[in-house]
Amino acid sequence: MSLPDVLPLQPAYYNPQARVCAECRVRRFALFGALDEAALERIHGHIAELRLAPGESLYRMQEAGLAAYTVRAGVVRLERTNERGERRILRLAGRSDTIGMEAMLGQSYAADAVACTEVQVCCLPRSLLDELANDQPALMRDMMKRWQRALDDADEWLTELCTGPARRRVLRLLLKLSEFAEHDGEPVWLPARQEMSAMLDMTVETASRLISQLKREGVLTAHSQRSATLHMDALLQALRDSAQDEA
Amino acid sequence: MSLPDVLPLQPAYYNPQARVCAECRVRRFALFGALDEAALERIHGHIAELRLAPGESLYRMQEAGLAAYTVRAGVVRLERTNERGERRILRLAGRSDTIGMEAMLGQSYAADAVACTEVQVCCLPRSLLDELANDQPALMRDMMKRWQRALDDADEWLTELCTGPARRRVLRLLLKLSEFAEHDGEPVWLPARQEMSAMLDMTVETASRLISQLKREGVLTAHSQRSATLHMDALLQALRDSAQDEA
DNA sequence: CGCACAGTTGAGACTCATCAAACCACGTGG
DNA sequence: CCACGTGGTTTGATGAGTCTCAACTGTGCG
Repeated sequence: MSLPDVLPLQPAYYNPQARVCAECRVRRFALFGALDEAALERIHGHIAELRLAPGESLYRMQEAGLAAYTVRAGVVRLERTNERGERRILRLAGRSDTIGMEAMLGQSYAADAVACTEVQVCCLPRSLLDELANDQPALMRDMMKRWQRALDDADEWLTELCTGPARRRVLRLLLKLSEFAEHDGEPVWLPARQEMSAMLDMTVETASRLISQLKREGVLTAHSQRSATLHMDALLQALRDSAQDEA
Repeated sequence: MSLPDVLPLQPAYYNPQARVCAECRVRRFALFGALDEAALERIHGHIAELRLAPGESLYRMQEAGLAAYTVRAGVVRLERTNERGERRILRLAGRSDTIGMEAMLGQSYAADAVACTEVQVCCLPRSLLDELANDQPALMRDMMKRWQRALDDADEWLTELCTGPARRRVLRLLLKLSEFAEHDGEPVWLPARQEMSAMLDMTVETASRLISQLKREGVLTAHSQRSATLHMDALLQALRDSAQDEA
């Protein structure tokens, strides 16, 4: 979760944040990956780092959007609560995902954004879009790719986690959680049952039953309430099996 | 479906398509709503009209994307078919929605796009994004708003049509279909039961049962297989009721 | 230690899927 | 024009999967 990477020393930066950006681990994925150091300097002051503890919220639905955020570490969930107080988790965002882009268009946020784990984000202020359009029009394309990525994620979430029997949905969720791990084999963040139920549209009891069952089957091993190791071979096999018995 | 609107006469257009754009009914919603006639002239040749019959497909998933499309009339569905041949409808696009924008970023299409009704679309070629970036950078913001709108639609689809008991999902689908009608009280396009099942993740039988039941309850009256009149007061009341019995 | 809250497990009810059959709309060919 | 076939729709009977309600267990914290 810390940023220990030491890059080769860069020329001195006038602004400390520019240095952070230059050294950022996710830089190659990030919006400014294509920028050289001089350009980074120009947009320096606009970007701020932010850290959140699990459960803290980054912004709330319908708030006036002040900034978009790129996730540098951790997992953030986007969720909505409808009139009747039912919560639905729309999707998860991990490293190098950008959320809250509606703010850049002057719109209010379309969902709540809440930290699932410890989280670090870069704050991209509302004005950034205008600055980019003036100074670095070539980056507008990167910006649009981010929108497209969010759309792809939304579509994938819908097709993977909203269809089929409960067991398969849980398995696919675990697969998705494995994408957020830093390395293979590393413990993954395990959502609370209530969160699972809001992601997969099932009850907490069903989520609990299925997770317990998968533990017994050796698909995962929990280390604490919020952390578990996935056994990918067993997980993938279980997914194949659950596809089999359709036929 | 025709374009009878007669606008005050404009100066003669060099290009017939520019005239079509200028007179387009959806112009105020559309990408070029903000352009004056001179600017329209400049991008004239890039835009082509296209008509589709119900069931015809506009593009297919993984095809190399040649163009994005703005829907001028009719309803288009975006759908995916997974490895096992199960189809899932991701969302519907109606007048003034833009689909297939991934093509403008050089990506292949992320889903199939199929006409549900008779459809008219404007074809926005892949090169348009570059042209705009050069000639009309101010329009890039409009373009991004389109991405954001697609994202909002995706989120709404997930929260409205993928949650709760089957009956409520059907009711919400009907509500959404009413948005695609030209005027209030006009017959709406009624999906085939198989399409409903792919939208709402249920079986055709369940969809059929619920639609029949709603007919008996006077929520809708079918005129033909693919067309019905919705009785909005009854529909909205039914939705309120289905919310009630949660408590 | 004991409290509060999350997770687990069980029993029964209910929704929805499955399988099967009848019905209807529509196009084709006699 | 009607008989017929095809494919979508409706309806019924049954069972699997999931929800609901309830009790119990485990975890973390004061």
